[in-house]
Amino acid sequence: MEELTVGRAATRTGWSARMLRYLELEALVVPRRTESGYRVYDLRELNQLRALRELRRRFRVELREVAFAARLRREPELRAVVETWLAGADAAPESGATPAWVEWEQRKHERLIAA
Amino acid sequence: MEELTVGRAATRTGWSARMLRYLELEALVVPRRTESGYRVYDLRELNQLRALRELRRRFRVELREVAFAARLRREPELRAVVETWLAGADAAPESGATPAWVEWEQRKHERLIAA
DNA sequence: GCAACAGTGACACAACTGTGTTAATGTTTG
DNA sequence: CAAACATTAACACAGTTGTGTCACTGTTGC
Repeated sequence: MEELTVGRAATRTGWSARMLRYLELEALVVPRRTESGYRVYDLRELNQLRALRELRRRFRVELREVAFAARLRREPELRAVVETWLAGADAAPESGATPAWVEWEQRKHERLIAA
Repeated sequence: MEELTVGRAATRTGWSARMLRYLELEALVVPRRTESGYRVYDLRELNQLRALRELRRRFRVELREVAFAARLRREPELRAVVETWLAGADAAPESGATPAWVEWEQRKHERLIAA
């Protein structure tokens, strides 16, 4: 009893039908299909759609940024490398002579980045 | 003895000087400055630059995607909401009647998304 | 059976990203 | 002190994102 077609799902969630199709293309919200190919939005997808809207509104997040977060979740190796990079990037810059973290950094990156 | 100005840092890391300035603007690699305002790239920044290049090459990651990952790290609330969204988005769609996760989903989103 | 939907595909367009280049000015160095 | 760098600011430009609209065709509901 909560099976909406694209137009109704759109007005119900505040998107346009066009955008629902786009979100499917971007693999962000993928509805199932009827036999004849119509998109079917269940409660699950409606929730995703509303939540995604709030995400954008409250945090000014772009769709492709959410898509990238999804990619990070699907590709653990990528996630590891990105996190390593970020850790290196915001480690507080030391002032002491020959900070030990420098070589540590170097080896870490060599290990992780090595083809 | 590893204090390069922007031009040398560029040729040393495979970027253009222009791009090093852009990366600073985007807060991805921020060098310190001399008294007179010249950018100074130390080993730390050189490592970041090389690693960033490899990230892009190997995983086809965009700069702004890395910037977003950095933002996720800086804003834990945002990270929580995004992760919740993703979790809801790739929970395997059940086939049983009135899946329990639906209401769970709903309350979770209400809690997290509530203004 | 026809109006009101749905499907895909295409064209359009503003805004943004990433990048080069050029100009006008300041700094470092042989 | 002049050459070779650096600084910022601006203009330019192709590619991408997000979005609307329009055309043509297929499906559904009354």
